[in-house]
Amino acid sequence: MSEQLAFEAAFEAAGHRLTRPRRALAELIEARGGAFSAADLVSDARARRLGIGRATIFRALELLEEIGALDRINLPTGEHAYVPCSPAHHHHVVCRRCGRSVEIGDLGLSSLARDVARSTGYRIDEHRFELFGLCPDCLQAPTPA
Amino acid sequence: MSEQLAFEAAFEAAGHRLTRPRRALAELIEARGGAFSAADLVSDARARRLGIGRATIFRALELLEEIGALDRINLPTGEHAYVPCSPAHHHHVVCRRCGRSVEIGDLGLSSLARDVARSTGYRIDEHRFELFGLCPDCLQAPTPA
DNA sequence: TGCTTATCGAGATCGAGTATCATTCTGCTC
DNA sequence: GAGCAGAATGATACTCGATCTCGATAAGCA
Repeated sequence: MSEQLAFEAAFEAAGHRLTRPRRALAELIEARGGAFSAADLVSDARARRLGIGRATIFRALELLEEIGALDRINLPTGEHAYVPCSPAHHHHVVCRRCGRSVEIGDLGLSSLARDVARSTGYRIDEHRFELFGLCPDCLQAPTPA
Repeated sequence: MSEQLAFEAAFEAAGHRLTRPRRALAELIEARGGAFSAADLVSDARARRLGIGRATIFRALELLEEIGALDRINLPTGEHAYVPCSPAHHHHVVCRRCGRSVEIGDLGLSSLARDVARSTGYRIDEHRFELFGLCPDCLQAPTPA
């Protein structure tokens, strides 16, 4: 529940109103517990007959990303997904089956980026490091569906 | 020109026909010399009145990616782009202004991924490391347009 | 040259994401 | 508790990247 409160608090802390749709979305995201796409949320909301419009969902996601409560990542397939996360700089390991993700800190990538900058002459403004695979649970699961 | 030949050879080596549209696209990609989007190629082709259909372009890009002659990356903006590259595992530094890119080898990321696998329990199948910034030329250019 | 079939191109279609705008609801004040 | 200003909502239309379909075309080979 603390997670859900975190999302709700994030809205308020950023000076945004805590509305019914936003509460509902916070709950849906919490229920997911991992990476999810905007389309996932849309269908979740529809399945539960929450009466939340597409636009609202996209706006909420945009807001949460802006706030830093969500990270927008790119799956290997090229699709976009959102991952709950802390505001600090970090990276994600995402399970390609269930979507569950783990944050993994900087791991010295910033200094690696500096090395690359030195050797290539580029000024590096941003880097992203994403890992994909199977989480421990999915590894133990019987059939890779 | 060797680059262009590389693209054309890539088609043939993979057992695909070397058609006029594909030659033309190989040339366009070569002319770009850096990261580009599918939309870029479409407009290039239209500008030169090559009479190449959208579908053909997307098919060729898909093919080149499959062959390993192109890499599909995700720009920070969420857009997709393609980068000419060698088949070996590597990563890219992309200039966010002109799109020019440089390959940067593995840099020990594979072992880093193994460390992450050990500490998280995930089985890591794939990782991507992408760097964005400004290339030396764009850094020296007068106005950041 | 003639045949087989991969490839092409135009258009329809799909789907994610955005823009618009009248209406509704939240947070705040009194 | 009532009222208010404005943020937020949701239905709809729209944009645009990408895919699918299918008859026509042309590459590669004998």
